[in-house]
Amino acid sequence: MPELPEVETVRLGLERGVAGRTIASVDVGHPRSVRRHTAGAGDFAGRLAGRTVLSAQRRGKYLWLPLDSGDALTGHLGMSGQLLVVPADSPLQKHLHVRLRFTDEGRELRFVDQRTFGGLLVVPGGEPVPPLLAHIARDPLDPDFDDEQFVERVRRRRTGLKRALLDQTLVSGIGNIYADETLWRAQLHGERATDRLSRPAVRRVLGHAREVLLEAVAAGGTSFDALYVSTDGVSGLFERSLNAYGREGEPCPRCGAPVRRESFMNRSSFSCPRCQPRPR
DNA sequence: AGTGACGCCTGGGAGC
DNA sequence: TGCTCCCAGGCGTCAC
Repeated sequence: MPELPEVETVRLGLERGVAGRTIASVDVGHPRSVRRHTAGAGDFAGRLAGRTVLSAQRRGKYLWLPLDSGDALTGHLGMSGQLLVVPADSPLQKHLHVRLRFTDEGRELRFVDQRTFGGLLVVPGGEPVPPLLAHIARDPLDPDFDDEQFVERVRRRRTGLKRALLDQTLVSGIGNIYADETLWRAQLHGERATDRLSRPAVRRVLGHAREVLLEAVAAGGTSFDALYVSTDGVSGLFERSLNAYGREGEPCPRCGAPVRRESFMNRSSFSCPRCQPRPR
């Protein structure tokens, strides 16, 4: 469930917790967590030891730490990944897969991941973005996000609006939760055809997405359980602000109709049957 | 090239 | 009580 607000909360924690520090050693406990590092866990650890972390960056739901070697430690939290900055003697988490210790012997960085959809890898380049992430679009909170280009690209697509919002090559950072919240605010059904939306309608959708993401960042993200937490292990508070997602049967906060749940792409979509009628 | 389906994972909860 | 089944869903890969 980590989407932009959750990943941004983690990025801030990494900026505060590990930027400027030098990595001493790396332990990979679960090879699956570094499966995208094709040269293997040994190479992964070797490229990190002795390197200094320059900063913490994010593109969409990807994070990376540029290193003084010119490489970048890159990560994706997937469904259940956590990057924790914790005292070196704190108890080992059940699904702890990667540990990074620092030369100052202070707090260490731990990658914990129950479902192992997430992972870490070291890639060349980090400025402005590692080539690995070149296909990921900017997010709506990025000052360089091009609103009009987005509007044109969406209207050229022949797909449903929710699919477009979830397409990280069109706009990044939005997942199932914030897509549903954006559509609820825009009062549009996710299956509305993108090529039949007017330019102002797409602009309004983008505006709602930006507002939802901004409010969620301010709340420290959304947490349903202990799976999503900040680098300090703290849960986000946005869950209480959700209007549609996860609220099947509860009254729509706008019109009172019971929120409906529909199956979509092997997952669930939540919407108001009255405010967001299905197209045609 | 754009579009959409599929598989990867584990723990918690429902149902029997 | 213990078993089975279902659900959560981002993204790389692949087929059309």
